[in-house]
Amino acid sequence: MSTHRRQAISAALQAQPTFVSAQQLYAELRNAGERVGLATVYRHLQALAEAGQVDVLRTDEGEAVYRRCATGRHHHHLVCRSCGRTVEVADRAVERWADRIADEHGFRDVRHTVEVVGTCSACGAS
Amino acid sequence: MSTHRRQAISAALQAQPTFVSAQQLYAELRNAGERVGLATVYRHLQALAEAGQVDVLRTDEGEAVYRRCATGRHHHHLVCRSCGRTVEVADRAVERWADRIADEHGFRDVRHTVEVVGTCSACGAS
DNA sequence: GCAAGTATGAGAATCATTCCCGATAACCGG
DNA sequence: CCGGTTATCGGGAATGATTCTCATACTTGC
Ligand SMILES: [Zn+2]
Ligand SMILES: [Zn+2]
Ligand SMILES: [Zn+2]
Ligand SMILES: [Zn+2]
Repeated sequence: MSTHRRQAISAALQAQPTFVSAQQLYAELRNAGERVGLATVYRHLQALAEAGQVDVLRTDEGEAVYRRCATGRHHHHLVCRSCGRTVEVADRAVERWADRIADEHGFRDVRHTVEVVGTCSACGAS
Repeated sequence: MSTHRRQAISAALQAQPTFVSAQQLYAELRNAGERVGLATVYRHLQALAEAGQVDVLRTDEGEAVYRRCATGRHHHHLVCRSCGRTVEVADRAVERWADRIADEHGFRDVRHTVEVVGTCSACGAS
């Protein structure tokens, strides 16, 4: 149905350079003057995630963070633990690996989670 | 120092066939007659995790689940979404993949998360 | 504009996890 | 074995993210 709030949230997410939590996005929307409720942010973020339009993952502390990715296709992330810079990685090699492993053990309908974190060249003050 | 509680918790975890949450382990310990506090279960689980003696991962709902694995070496898991059966997978291929990807983008000190879930042959009522 | 059906927002309710702090138990030199 | 010292416990309060509830504010089709 209507999409005023939805658009605002979707746009705000679009503008984020890194993964953000629902709380962060909520704070930014409020600062930007949007009169939006926290529940609504959660609702739309979930909807977008289910629709496959945003990627979700969890920080080590268990907080869910969201990001609108450049491509709608399946991919993984390489994230800088310091600045949050994120590189989207679409590489069939890891997909094949997951399928092979599952196959070897007789598992069906496999789904995988693969994330890589490190320190990017800009942050690595080696 | 004291190790009564620590042992009990460690042993209880050992006895689990699948990943369990702190809450579940707490419940089992109480049922087994152990007079233990929830905070203590969390404390030791974290300690064990930091010591690398147990693996931790998060369910889709964000709950942390723990498991004492057969090997102390780095490995990944193939988990049945239905019965929880877990296969420990130690395969250098995915390690190499992660390192290569990180390298290609100039990331250092990389760490990765790789989990695979599916339906095992016993549960797959195809 | 109107009725019917959503979406929304404020605040309460949940729930895992963490904090706090007095009580308890392990250690240790004597 | 004893008292003093110190690390660990347990229980209940505190936290913080996420979800629920429900009265109210939009949308949409007419
Ligand atoms: Zn960086
Ligand atoms: Zn993949
Ligand atoms: Zn199974
Ligand atoms: Zn690995």
